[in-house]
Amino acid sequence: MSELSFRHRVEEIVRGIPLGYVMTYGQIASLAGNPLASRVVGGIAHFGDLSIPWHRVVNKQGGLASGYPGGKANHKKQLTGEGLMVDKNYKVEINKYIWWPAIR
DNA sequence: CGAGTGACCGCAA
DNA sequence: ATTGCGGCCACTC
Repeated sequence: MSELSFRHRVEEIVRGIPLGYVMTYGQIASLAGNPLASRVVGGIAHFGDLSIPWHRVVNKQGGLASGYPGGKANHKKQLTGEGLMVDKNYKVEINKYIWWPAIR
């Protein structure tokens, strides 16, 4: 069975997030096979390729990441540019914009 | 090559 | 409501 690296699976999942939606680190980690590796997802995001829409990845609270290039301000700008509403506290209505990919 | 760190999450007090 | 601690994997120095 060809099992790709955790990092590769995470990248594929993030690439699959449609425009205007967001996913949580824990959710991605869970789909990748390790519900406790939510931290790893953040690490991958930090050193991951910029061709991946990491800005659509937020924490469970819907809060934006602090290590995003340009800071939260830039991160917020990216999300608002896709039609999402970001609070002044740099939070999105996670329960409203959360995206759940097809399970099989 | 070894050790430390990290864009998190959940639980306990 | 806040604070503290453990746990996973990958990457950097």
